[in-house]
Amino acid sequence: MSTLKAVRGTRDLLPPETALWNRIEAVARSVFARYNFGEIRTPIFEDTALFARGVGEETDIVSKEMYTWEDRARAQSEKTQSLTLRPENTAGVVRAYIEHKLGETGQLAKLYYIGPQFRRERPQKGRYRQFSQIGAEVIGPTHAGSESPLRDAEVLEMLATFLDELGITGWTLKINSVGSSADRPRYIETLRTALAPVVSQMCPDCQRRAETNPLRVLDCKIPEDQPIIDALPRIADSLDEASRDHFAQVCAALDASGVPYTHDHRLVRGLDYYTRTTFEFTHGGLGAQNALLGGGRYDGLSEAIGGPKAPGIGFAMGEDRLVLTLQAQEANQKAAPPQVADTYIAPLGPAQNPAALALARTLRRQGLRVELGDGTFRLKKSFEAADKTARSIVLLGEDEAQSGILTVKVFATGSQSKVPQTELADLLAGLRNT
RNA sequence: GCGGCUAUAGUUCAGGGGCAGAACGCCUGUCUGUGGCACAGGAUGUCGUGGGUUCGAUCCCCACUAGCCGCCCCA
Repeated sequence: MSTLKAVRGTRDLLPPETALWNRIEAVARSVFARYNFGEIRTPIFEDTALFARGVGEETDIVSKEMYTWEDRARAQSEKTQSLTLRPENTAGVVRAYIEHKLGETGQLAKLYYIGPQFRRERPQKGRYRQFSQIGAEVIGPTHAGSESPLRDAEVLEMLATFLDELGITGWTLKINSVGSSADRPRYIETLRTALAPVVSQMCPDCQRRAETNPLRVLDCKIPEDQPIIDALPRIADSLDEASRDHFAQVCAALDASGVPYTHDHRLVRGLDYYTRTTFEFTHGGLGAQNALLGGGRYDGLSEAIGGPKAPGIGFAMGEDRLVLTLQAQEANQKAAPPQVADTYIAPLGPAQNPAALALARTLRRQGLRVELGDGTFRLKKSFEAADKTARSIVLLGEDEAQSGILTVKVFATGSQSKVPQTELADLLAGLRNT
């Protein structure tokens, strides 16, 4: 029988790496809370129609990357339902916003999420079929200020703060405006017209994109095509006055808050629901998957899935990519300190095992990280195990059990002493700072 | 979905048509209530899976699977 393995594109996260994941999530929760966001947890699967309508039928995500299945009917009378593992979380959040009538509060809904998403893509470093995203959305009725450019700038400023607090250095923020739902089709037509006479000189991919999705031509990385692309009309010139003004105000607010960014005229995003502001934080050293996070405004998404007008802006970060970036940085600097227990309790003989567990319980209840040995171990083995996992070792033999005076050896100094049980916790806690 | 590279010990990797290798790690002992350091010894394994060529395949060939890199797309 063949050995079972994690399926393609999925993987196990083990200690100590999981500590890094927890740190990232803790920083995210801390930062988002200060911007007055609350956590939302939506189901991991949804009605397939949500993603078809929300993300866009023609996007790669929906057309070929979703894990979709027909749910079983429970009764003859019940119809089967097409369900899909969520490929992203914005559509689910907006669905929940509509379902729970959050717009009726008259306030902005400011929600963040942390959780797994699923796309059936070819796995690569920093790209998995189950991957975790951290994201946030600001949604609300227009009268709550959801369309304000200040919201866009605040989200971007929050992200800059998050990356800084997490300790990621060298990130780049690129922003652009893809215009309103009216601007975008107009620009696409302008682009098609401009491409027509020159497309034959471009790479095969671009020739295909010019037909299927002209905006994608702007993403082309082939050096020979760059002069042609640079000469194409810019989307900024197709924006109506409201969109142009909106974008200018986003930029002005970013300038005032000192968040560095570049205006990238070529930044278009793949999901259909984006309008006006789009952005991307990138980082070198991630290879081809250089986007740390991306997002933008989606003023029409709620209506696209049957809800009220509820403009919003949000982003999604690839948690795997944050981990990779931090790991690369820590490799350059100093390795993260390994997890180490405060002490290792070594019962000297099986007769001391019960007392050892009781002592461990006492210390653990005082907040200490304690590893527990076994009385069948030879003392030498206990020391070897202790030295690998803990800062110190506590010997618990017959003498110690009777007297209540424990023998403690601290590995950093090699010093050994007798300590009353009542003073043990303080002594061990003190070792953390040495 | 397409193209390229890779798969050998717990880990990182070398090797090569005829007994399976190194380093680190692991285990044992020198040392029976004392770790690290040193010395001595030991175990590592279906050489990714399945087929083919061959007297003989871990090595050559094919397929599959998985990983990595790039494309597509995206976080």
